[in-house]
Amino acid sequence: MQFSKSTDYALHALIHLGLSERSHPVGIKELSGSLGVSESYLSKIMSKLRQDGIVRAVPGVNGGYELARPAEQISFLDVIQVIEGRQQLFECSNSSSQQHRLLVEQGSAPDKQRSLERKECLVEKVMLGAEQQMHQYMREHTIQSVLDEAVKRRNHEANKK
Amino acid sequence: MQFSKSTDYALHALIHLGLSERSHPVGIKELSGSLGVSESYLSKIMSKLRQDGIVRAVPGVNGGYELARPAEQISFLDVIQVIEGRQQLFECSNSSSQQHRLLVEQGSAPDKQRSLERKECLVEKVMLGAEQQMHQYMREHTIQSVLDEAVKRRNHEANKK
DNA sequence: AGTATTATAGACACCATAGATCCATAATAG
DNA sequence: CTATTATGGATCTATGGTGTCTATAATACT
Repeated sequence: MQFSKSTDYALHALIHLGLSERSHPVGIKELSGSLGVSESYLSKIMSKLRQDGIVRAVPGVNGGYELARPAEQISFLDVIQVIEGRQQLFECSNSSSQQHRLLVEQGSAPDKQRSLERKECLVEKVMLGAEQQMHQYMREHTIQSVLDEAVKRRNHEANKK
Repeated sequence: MQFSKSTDYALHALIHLGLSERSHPVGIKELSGSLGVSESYLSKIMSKLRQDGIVRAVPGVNGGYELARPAEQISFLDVIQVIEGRQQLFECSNSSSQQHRLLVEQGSAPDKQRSLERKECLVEKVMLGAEQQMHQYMREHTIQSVLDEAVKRRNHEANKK
């Protein structure tokens, strides 16, 4: 199991947009050249990001892409969920097995929390918890936080000279 | 991106072994029947678990599988790494791009921590952090913890009657 | 010893998806 | 009106997950 290359490209493209101080948008040619990936393929990825409101796209001469909102409001989780989809990482293949009765929470608590305590395999419950841990971390890290870190490193390099 | 069904099968199979109070091992027929998966396919998975020392296998009449160590010493992470492999979830396609210089840690600190502060993309660093969060959670949850939870639920159900 | 049972390992097939390319279309600046 | 740039669809290929089948090895029981 691995994250797709598209996620890699998307994140790096967004960082490139964040680094561009210019007022006009960045064309696909510059982006693809910087990342070392074909224009046509990166276009697909950028389209996804646009459809989800992460970037804006302007066609025509001097067109291109720009961040649709401040970089500190674009989390890693946002990007990954756009590219990889929002389905959960682990889904129990709900067989009607014998242990099923032990592992699955029957529809108890009909009054409160019906939606939360849904029928759920105990294995799936653990895996969901693990995924939530990862998501939380990804929520706390934004494009801006990477830009900041990059600046820190640049200064650190400069100081040593 | 999703965890494979094999991981699902492996985890459920191990729980089945943990639930079996008998002294003799559990055959592949019983296991596959319980999980609703073919014997041949599950055999592959069990072989992997055996090669990694998670289960023991005894061939011959009345043979089968049993846990190779106590259930509290088999973490979710153990199982997942056997089935899914140990490569990291995210690897930066290290292009020699322009932003590369900003995002990648050059081989600084030659004396201390050479192996830790290796050349590493900032994007990859964040993703690695996220993965570590997930791993930590998976390390803290074992086959035994699921068995305990299952017992708790069984008692809870019994009390209501 | 011989037979039935069970795990092991390899070869093979199938199919969904990631990765990638190409082309026709639409929209915009000059 | 033209050059430029993004958009969306069609298509191709390779890879890996899923699954089956068969031959082999090891063990228990009679």
